[in-house]
Amino acid sequence: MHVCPVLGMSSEPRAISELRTRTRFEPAAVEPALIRAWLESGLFHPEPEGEASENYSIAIPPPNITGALHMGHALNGAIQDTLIRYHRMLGRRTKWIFGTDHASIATQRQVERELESLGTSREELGREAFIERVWSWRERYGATIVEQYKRLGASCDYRDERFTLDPDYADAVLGVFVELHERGYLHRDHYMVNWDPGSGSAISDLEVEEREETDTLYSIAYPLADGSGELVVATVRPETMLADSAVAVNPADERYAELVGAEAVLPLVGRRLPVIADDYVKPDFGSGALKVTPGHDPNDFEIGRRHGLPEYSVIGEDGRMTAEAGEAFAGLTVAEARTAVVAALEQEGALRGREPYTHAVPYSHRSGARIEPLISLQWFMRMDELAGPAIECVLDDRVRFHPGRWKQVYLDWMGAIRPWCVSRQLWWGHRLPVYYCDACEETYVARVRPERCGACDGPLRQDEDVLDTWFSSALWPFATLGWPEPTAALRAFYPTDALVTAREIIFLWVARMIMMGLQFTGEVPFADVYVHAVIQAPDGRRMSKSLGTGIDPLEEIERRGADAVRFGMLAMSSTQDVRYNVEKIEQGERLANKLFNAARFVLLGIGEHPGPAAPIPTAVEDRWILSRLERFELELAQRIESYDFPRVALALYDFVYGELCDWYIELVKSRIEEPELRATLRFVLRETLQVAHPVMPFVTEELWQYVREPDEGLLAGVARAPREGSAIDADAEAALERVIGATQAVRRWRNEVGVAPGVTVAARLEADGYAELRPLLARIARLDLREDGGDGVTSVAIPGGALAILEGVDLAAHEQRRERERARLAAEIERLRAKLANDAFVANAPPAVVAAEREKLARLEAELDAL
RNA sequence: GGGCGCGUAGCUCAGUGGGAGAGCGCUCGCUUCACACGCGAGAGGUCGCUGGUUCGAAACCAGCCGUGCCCACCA
Repeated sequence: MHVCPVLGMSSEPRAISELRTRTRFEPAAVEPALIRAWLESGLFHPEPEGEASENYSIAIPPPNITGALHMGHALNGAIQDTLIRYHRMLGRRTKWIFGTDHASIATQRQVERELESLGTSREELGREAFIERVWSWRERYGATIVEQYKRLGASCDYRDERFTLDPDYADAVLGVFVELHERGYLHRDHYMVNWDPGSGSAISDLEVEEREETDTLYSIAYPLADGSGELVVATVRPETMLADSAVAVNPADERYAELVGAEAVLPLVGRRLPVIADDYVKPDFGSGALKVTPGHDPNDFEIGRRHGLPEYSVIGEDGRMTAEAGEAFAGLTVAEARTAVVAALEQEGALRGREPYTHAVPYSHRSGARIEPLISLQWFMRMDELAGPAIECVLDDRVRFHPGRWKQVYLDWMGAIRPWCVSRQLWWGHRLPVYYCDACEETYVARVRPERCGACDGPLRQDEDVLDTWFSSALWPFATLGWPEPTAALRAFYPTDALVTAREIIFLWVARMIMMGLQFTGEVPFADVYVHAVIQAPDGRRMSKSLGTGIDPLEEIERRGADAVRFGMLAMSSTQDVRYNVEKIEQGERLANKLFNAARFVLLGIGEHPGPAAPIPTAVEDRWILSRLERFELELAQRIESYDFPRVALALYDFVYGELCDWYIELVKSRIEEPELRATLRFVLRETLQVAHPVMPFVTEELWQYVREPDEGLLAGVARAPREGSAIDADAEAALERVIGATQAVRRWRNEVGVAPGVTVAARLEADGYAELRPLLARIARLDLREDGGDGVTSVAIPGGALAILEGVDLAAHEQRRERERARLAAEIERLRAKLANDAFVANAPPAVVAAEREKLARLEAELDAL
């Protein structure tokens, strides 16, 4: 028989008596069972019904199968789950689309490393066996990250898990490739790419990072062919001179005007190089003459194409010099070749100088290897036409960025978008659906492999390359829902509502999803893009395993609870980068415990057979807490909907600590026998748990099992009823503001003059506005309030007047204290009087501001008088 | 070179036109019958610098200093 780990066998709420001995919330002991209960409930798996406009959905940024949960995931997940649970509890059909990414290059490298440690390699295994091995690697490790998301409490639809290499998903990817090819966006070309020798593949511009480095800048003399002199060029990469095909000067440079059209001779090689004129050349850099190497420099490549220069390739994809580099250099590594070329130039007397030179050097973000720009045969995607609609939809706010400043960043990049190299020389991934006939050089792009060549009936060979990972993730929001089939899921959950991410993948992923979404579904893939903080290490460096600055969120979850980590993440999150500080997690841990104990007080006070849970206010503090509760609910909703998560966390903390526990519970402790109060307390507790649940699902779910009705299930599945009427009560709020202010004044006085907190003090109220509040104030401030009592020993300023203290001990201390208080009030009054005496202020400031200042002055004057 | 941020209490950060805030840390007090992961009280700040706008600036503008990130084709 199956028993729900949380709800148990019966539908009765759990016995309140259990709580007697549980004086602390112990997350590690209860969270696993709560996770099981949620997963088994099916609450996270909505049936695909209705339209996307009435439902709520978010597609998770799919974690890599290689990954383990890091702080970035924890933050990203905490935010999304807050949104998801909030909307689910609003009663909307809510789906958090979940899955993992095959992460072509990252995964392949991981498995390659494993093979290396076993003394073998992917080449030795062969393509088929290697891919099989990656699949089995995925079987073994791919679930880790999924379990970790569950541990965080992320309420994803795990029953509908996707993988970017699932058969259906792969079909969608190949279909898109074929379609884009038919529409003329894809073509194959010899073109300059960023070659990553570390992974043996081309990578995209976005995967290149620049690092400042100091190299040597060599000056080399190229003699003119007619023997009339020489041109001196400068380079940090002398080895590439072997592939030079021209020398360029600026057309406006008078020094060289005569030489344009002449020829120079390439040292070591002897090749004749035309001297050409191109605007790219900066006359004031070095000698003003530039060696042009179209095969190994992106700028020179452009110049070369402009002038129709030959393209020599002297560096191969293996990072070694090719045969084209000449016998003396072929087979050397780039570094060896550099030394050899410099030596040879020196010997020839062509070296004119060397100096240290600091410049930006491209490195692979993937492998860390230095990028080798070279010409390679790749598939490229033309982006300019796709960008148009993707720019439109952001301009007209169909897609909104939060915070808004990212809009311009996105638009700037989109406006200058460049072709995207989509082929990768890897094995793990979506293999290009491109087939070549070697016999007649025909090319076929087709979803299903053609049998034979249609032209010559020859055999076909499939392209060896796979697609850039981001090509398949660009389809994520709709390919996960069954696209291109018109599924019910697609109708119900696409377009999605929000995309939550850090800024680093705005271009890599967000922009491409928007382009592909518009191109293939005709709709934007999401309405809101929330760009959250990047969490740095406590010392401000990047959090990374390799730097040793990483902090494992799972350890923190085990130690302090998932609620604590989630709360901490939200509290830390920001629209700018923030340093990780464990104090925020600890704050969350304390908040969970506080909530737990507040609930204990309420429930143990009420006892085993509770009455109704309904607001039945009989005292001003009841009306006050109901009013504050409603404001808190409204604020939390507003903060969540405007993606202001730090203040979601703060508002929750302030309400629970500041209003519910410090004041309301303390105020009503002596009334716990009243049935009306019990009803109100149960109501307030249930509401608080519901509102807090999206942020701290575990402790709230645990407590819910003690306050729910028999016919209610999990808190995660509660659909909150819309409020009827409003409990906001300005009078009650003003009244409690006085009581709280007076209580704090009395406590301050006690502290200053040494009257113990437990001692009841005889006093007389000399202030207005306390008529109904006398018993309440007496209780909470421990006063024995009397009508008379003669002259007071001293007095304490309280809102609206003063409190005469009728018995005391140390007269001198009292008088000193009272003097200080008078001085404080007098100074404040002086400041206000001066302000109000300023005609410019009275004339120019808004009337409401002036009135408020006058009112305040009157109040302070009354307080000073009463003293 | 261009762009976007940030500089507020010892630390981490809110505040963005009318009384300088939170959490942690610190000091003092409290075996108050939910919680010592607790309760109460308190100390602590030329709001980076300079100038401007305004009756009024931490907030708006300009410049400067410091710091972080993104983009970019100077060998």
